Amino acid sequence: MALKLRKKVPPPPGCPMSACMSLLGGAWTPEIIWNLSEGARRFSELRRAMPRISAKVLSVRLKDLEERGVLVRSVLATTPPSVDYALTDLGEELIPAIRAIVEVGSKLYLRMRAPTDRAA
Amino acid sequence: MALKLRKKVPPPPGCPMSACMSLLGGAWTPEIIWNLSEGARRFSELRRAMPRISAKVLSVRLKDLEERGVLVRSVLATTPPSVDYALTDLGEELIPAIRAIVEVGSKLYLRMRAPTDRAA
DNA sequence: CAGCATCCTTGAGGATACTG
DNA sequence: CAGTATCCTCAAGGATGCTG
Repeated sequence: MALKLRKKVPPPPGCPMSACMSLLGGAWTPEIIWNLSEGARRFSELRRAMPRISAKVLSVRLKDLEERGVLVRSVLATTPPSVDYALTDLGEELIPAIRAIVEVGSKLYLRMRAPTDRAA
Repeated sequence: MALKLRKKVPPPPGCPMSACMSLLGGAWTPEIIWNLSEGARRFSELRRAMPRISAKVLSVRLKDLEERGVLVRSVLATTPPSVDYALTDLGEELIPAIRAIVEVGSKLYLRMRAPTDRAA
């Protein structure tokens, strides 16, 4: 297995927030979903889209996301085996959340490197 | 210092998403912001709201969030020193994102314990 | 009350190599 | 192509104790 929760159970167990963060909290996870939001992708396509992710991690993430019903894995029984991953209905529902994260992230990002004087 | 990014720089540097996830990704961070969303809170109030968080972690998180402009720290120079934390404008902007996370998290949570097949 | 210093554990995530 | 197996690193986060 790969991951369930971040570590033990930091936030209160039974908290939906933890459930989601344990999902989105994983490194690369938002990126993966984001890439999938533009349409189904194959393993190598994802790797090319995210050159810095290792095969193992991508594999683990993908499997985890599949088990959670966020995406579906379709094996195309072609001569060179190809597999593509696509968001499920549930996966699609994550998009708005990720979008929100990206948007707020942009603001954070700007503040981080913009000399916006400290006002407190 | 406490934390900048999850570890090295998993997702592509310069990505707003990473900026946000490095913030929300920290254990307890969403919880903290969530609690603050209901109004300013003092250190001990936050601790009581989240009994399982250690003082250190709360402290680290709070300082980090302050440095990032997500919240402001106000020291009340009373006899028993009291400090309260309140979300900044930027912090407030995180609420929708967290709300989205919570909502999707609920769905995930339901699916986690009520998969297609249900036993017991 | 608020919060910092210290030490330790843990496991996520990366690198590398091998396989069907 | 699409993984899986193995090993290793490292820093996030928890526990404890002390201070202003």
